[in-house]
Amino acid sequence: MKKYLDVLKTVALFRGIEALELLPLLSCLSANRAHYEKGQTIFFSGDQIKQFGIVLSGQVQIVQDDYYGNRSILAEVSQGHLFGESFVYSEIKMLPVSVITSTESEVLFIDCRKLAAPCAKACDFHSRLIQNMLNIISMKNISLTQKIEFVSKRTTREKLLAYLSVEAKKAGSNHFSIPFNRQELADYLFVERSAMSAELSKLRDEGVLKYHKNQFELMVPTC
Amino acid sequence: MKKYLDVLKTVALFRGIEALELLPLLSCLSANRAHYEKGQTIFFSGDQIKQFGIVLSGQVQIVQDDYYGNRSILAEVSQGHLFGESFVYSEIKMLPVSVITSTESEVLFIDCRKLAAPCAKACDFHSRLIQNMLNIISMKNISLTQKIEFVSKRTTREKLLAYLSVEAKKAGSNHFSIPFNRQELADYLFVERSAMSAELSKLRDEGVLKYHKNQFELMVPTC
DNA sequence: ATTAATCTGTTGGAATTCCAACAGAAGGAG
DNA sequence: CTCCTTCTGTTGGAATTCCAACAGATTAAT
Repeated sequence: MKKYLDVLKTVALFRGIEALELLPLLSCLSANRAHYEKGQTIFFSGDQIKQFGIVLSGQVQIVQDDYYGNRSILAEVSQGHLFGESFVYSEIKMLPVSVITSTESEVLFIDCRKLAAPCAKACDFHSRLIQNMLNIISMKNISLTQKIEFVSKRTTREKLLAYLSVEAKKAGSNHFSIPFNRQELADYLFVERSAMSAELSKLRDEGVLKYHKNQFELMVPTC
Repeated sequence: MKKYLDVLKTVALFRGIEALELLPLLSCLSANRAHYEKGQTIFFSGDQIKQFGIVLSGQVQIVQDDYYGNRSILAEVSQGHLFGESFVYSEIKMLPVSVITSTESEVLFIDCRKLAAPCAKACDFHSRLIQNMLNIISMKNISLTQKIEFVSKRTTREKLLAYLSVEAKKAGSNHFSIPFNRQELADYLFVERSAMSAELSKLRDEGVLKYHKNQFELMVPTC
């Protein structure tokens, strides 16, 4: 497990916990590790799970199969990130998704009940862990809500402006950069890259905004 | 406060806690109540909040104003439900939304730090409350993820089939009912009601499904 | 039973997106 | 520098959605 200390230090769930304290903590949590080949299934749709996972190496995907057998990828989870935590804490009886490895992977499992329960050694990491867990799930919540707000707009133009508005607000300036290239932004907003590019040009021509690469500037609205 | 006991009993955050224990618990949490007229602002965009709210009566809206001053409603929160909890636990410095009352309302505020901290009287409700809070936020998380999966589809037909697929799976049968009428379903999927109705008819004509009102039946795929 | 209100399905034209293909720009590797 | 790859913008036609309006069906109210 020591070989993964560098990864564990970056895991949001362990934020505020010293590297030296990590290994004892993991044993207190009865964390157990597993190795998977590429394409193996970690959790099966329909399972009831009590443990969430942490990707120590490799990458896993959250996938969903529809009534007709078509599989879609809901999320990709990379090194240092959690998966399954929302399903565990929502206490659903049947997992509506499957979790599979997209590469050879090493995964750490932690039982959600161990996280809350004050342990025999009365170690006081538990409240820290709970806070971190609430933090992780809440932040995901906010970004999901935000994304839904964007994609609720009916046209590419509206989606773009909604997104750029929020980015400007976040940056606290009408001049800001975004963390996506065109293709990634189009994927994020669920629109065509080509149509989006065209719309961006149009917005530029209309004087609504300026841009260069991933640097954007929203013009002041002339009411 | 006693007059709101009936509401408090239905609040998911207090699940598993006896009615008799509620009032002492609230005082332990230093919960405080406030009254608002219709249209008043409870939280302002830009605020840093440490308290989340519970709607005791009336209704509040989570709204977001874009760069151009256009306001959109992200959510409506009705009696017995929480608001602001994701923002509180995500520990963001500036609230990206405002919370306003859409009717005259009575709101209960609870400080997130009181929820975790074991109190002087060592009351053991805290771990229950934390579990409930994790449960609430996780469930919202799952439904948001699910919704994003639906609206990620590009056409009305695909959105419908993705949604109905999941409903069928949830019901454990290809015959099931949905909790929406046509307009509500269209709003949920971010499509036109009329276009959706047309698409439903088409799917019926093609033999993909049958329906009557909010009762649906997915035909077995003939591969 | 009659009226009113709501829900649902249909349709035609306008607007928009999607798709595929191409071309210029930018950047990296050899 | 040249080649190659990736990123970005453009364009035209096909497909889809949106919008508005209307009509039948259902439900609720009087």
